[in-house]
Amino acid sequence: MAKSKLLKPAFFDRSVHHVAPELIGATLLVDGVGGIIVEVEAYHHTDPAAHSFGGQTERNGVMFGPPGHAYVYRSYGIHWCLNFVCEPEGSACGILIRALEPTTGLPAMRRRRGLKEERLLCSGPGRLGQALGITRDKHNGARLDKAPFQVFAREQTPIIVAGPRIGISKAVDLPWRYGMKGSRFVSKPFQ
DNA sequence: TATGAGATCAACT
DNA sequence: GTTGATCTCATAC
Repeated sequence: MAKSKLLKPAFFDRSVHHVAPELIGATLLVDGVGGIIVEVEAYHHTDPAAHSFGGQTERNGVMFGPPGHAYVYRSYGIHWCLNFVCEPEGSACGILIRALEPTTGLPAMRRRRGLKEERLLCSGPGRLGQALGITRDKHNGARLDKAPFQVFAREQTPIIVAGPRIGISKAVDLPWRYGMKGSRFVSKPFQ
């Protein structure tokens, strides 16, 4: 594997709209298993679709903490979804990691997902959480630059596409979903 | 290919 | 009691 730079909390201590597109093409590993980030969504605390919009609660507490940490929540009672906390502490902004192109630890991901099809291992926030073994107990509030997380800066700048977010009922028109152009691993094609 | 229901639970009203 | 930042499978075209 090529030598890559580990992203530090300072990388995340900026506007989600700067950080989110820069995450496309970065590499995310959890316990050495993961791949290249190809799809994310930005959530801002002024955004009605964000969990932090209504103020701090027990569930979204880590979104109000310092940047560069993981926010994990249960979706539809079934799935664990992974977010990166961004912007200065108290801003309560985050980025939902929606899809990876699997590159490392394929056998572990296939075992957790019960699937062979590589394209479906991490193409969606719930699938990604399952493939990486994400749980709230183990990962909520954990630092992204410490074990078991590793987030590496991308080495080349991919072509980024943006569009409306998915699966929400508020602020549906905001084009805050970012993806890698032409990737087969996004959860839904961009226009 | 497209649509619809079921799974399953914690936060919130 | 209702509602999700979802996924899968079944059934219908």
